[in-house]
Amino acid sequence: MSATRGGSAARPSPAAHALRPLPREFFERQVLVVARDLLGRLIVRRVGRTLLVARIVEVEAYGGLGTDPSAHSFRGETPRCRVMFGPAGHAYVYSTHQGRCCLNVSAVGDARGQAVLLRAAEPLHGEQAMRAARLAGLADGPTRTRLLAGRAPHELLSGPARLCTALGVDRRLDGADLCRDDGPLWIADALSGADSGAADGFGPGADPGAAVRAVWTPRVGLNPKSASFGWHWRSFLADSRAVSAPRGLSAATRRPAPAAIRR
DNA sequence: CTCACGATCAGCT
DNA sequence: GCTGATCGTGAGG
Repeated sequence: MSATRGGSAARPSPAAHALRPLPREFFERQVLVVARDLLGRLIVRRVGRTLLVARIVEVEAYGGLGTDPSAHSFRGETPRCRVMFGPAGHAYVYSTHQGRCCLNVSAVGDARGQAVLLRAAEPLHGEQAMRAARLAGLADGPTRTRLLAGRAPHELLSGPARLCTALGVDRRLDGADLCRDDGPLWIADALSGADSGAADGFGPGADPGAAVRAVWTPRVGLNPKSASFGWHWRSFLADSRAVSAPRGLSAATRRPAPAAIRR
């Protein structure tokens, strides 16, 4: 097996200072604002001595108790969604079909059960480890062939469960504090060459999403006739290839940011 | 690239 | 029991 394209083996480790965790206050804002500002940020996973780093390109906001029928927290706290009701900036990891997991970040912290689902990311560092993690659970088929050949890096984390598989995130990380860099998982500023002033006060790579085109659509997997389908609470970077498959929602339903959080 | 299909199970009522 | 905040496959542009 040889490194073909990309040359990721030669990629230097990200500078430690650039991987500083975002502060708690980042997550203690309106859930749509947190969702918007997570685009372009980095998700950092520590596995032993290795750091895996990926750039977040797609998110969904989930309102909470009594307000958002498609949120796990809609009917109140249960053992599964307990973290959604706790302090902001913690990982809510739940399992779906076939042993797959999805990763959310608790937001606001007002005990109303609000969170942001991380739906897709682009590998920045540790791509080979992510590829290996995806391959581990893949039967023979076109997808395995593509990944084995070292192709399609944009498919490695292009979906909420793929993202978890590639980063080795499972229910054992449920409740992890995402604001500390001595743990297994955190969210960091974007790597930025420019030390331009922070537009939103959250670090040197502040507001990375503002520099790129973010669009909003209905959330994936909802019944189109449900009321909340009209809420455009999914956001992604329009120019990223790593956005998850239901781009179909994009063409007809893309919108600018909801008025409530537009600047 | 897009679409439809269904495997398979935790979590909830 | 019933229900998905999904994914990989396979067919068709």
